[in-house]
Amino acid sequence: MQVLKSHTSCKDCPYKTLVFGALTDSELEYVNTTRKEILFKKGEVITREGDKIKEFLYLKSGLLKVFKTGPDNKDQIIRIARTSDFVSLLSMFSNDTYKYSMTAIEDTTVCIMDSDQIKQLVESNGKFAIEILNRISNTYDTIIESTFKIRQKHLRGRIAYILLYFANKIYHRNKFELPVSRREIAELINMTTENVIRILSEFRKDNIIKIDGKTIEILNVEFLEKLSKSG
Amino acid sequence: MQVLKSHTSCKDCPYKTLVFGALTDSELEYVNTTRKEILFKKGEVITREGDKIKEFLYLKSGLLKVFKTGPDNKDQIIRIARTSDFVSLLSMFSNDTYKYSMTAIEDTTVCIMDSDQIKQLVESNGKFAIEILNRISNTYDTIIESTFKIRQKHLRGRIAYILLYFANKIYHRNKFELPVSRREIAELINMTTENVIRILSEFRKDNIIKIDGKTIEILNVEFLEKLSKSG
DNA sequence: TTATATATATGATAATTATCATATTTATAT
DNA sequence: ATATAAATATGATAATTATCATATATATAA
Repeated sequence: MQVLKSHTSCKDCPYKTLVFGALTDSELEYVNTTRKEILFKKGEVITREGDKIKEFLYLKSGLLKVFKTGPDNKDQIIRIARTSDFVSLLSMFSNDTYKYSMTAIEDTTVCIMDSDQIKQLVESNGKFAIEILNRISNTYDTIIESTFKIRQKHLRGRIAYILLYFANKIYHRNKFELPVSRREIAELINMTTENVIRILSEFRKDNIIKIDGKTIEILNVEFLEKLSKSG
Repeated sequence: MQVLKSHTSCKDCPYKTLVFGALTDSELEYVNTTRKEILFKKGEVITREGDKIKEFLYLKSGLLKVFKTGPDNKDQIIRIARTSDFVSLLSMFSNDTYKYSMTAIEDTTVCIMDSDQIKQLVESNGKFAIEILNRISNTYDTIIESTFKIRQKHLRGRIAYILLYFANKIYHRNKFELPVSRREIAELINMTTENVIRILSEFRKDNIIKIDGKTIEILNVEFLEKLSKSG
């Protein structure tokens, strides 16, 4: 974890999205005064379930996992967040403390703002409130959609789904380095680590994918798509 | 479906919750002008996935299921909504159309307001925006929590969980009439109808519950609690 | 570097769950 | 009221998935 020198104000930030577009320049300057930009190295903890929420987090670049730890100490990954995600949105309006933990799964730069300040802006700027509502609703709907899709698939279909997810939604190419371990894949799509490994091997033997350690290349997209759809 | 004569204004509504508490009397009167109160009989459709969202729905009394229909025409129930739930909250800030269908599973009275009017109030009344954000966030978190709890349980644990859910969260007693069919239970906790029936029968044979058609009485709460926890 | 832990890999087996078949009861439509 | 469909019920079997064992490779710490 490393505090970065930030050269641009929020006002001129190239990553400024629709959400912050609802704020006026002076409101952006206001946010910018307490804003920090922090680099988390792969594997570093960003927030822990149960911690007090003091900050509003915007994922500028990188990748992180949002997860819950069960009573048996087993993790379940709720979602993978990426560039331009408001990763603290899932707790801050209904809880004092984080409901989910977050860990960087790639080197990740996070803009950290003051959560009370953001709440204040929601209260005073209606357009901003609408944008935040839009974002929060979208984020949750995406989680629900994928969770309910995944849960009705067989294991092979789940692996196909998650491979296509990384290829299409995260890396936008068919060859990529898996940012997570086989165990984490298991935690994401609710199966055992052994079966994740087994089915990946199976896909490799059938020339559907190529595996070299963490590097995956999808050779037969159509097959995976069919498998992912059929369950 | 039947439009009810409503005798009270929102301003004096005994069901008025914290959320509407953030509105001024005149804002409440404003909402009240276009407000309708409608009774849906058990089984009647309230909204359909894909319909244009024109209304803001508040569940005054009764019970309904929120569900998605898959490409294979199989439903998955997302959640059961009850008194004082804002049931249209899950789509209206991120979509033009409903992402989920809703059907009354008991006779249900719904307050129907104009969704644009509510959005307008969110924009103009910051406290109201914060309350809505709180509600939406809470609702989604509850869905996620139960979904992720259920998915790591065995079938017996899921049945135990759902029986305790109806007893503790919906009816607040150990004897109740199931508002849903065995098939709908299956759609809610992701298993087959046959196995729902089978495990209920098993519980009955083991004197853990008493079954008389749709009426369930829990005889051994501790057993179900243990089963629900252990998975 | 060496020890130790963690991740990946695969097989054998047990446990869990779905599917199919069929019967009975209950609800719904004409 | 009768036909028809849907819900409940149970058994047999097949399919799926988890668990346990064990091996190797890779990463991490002392």
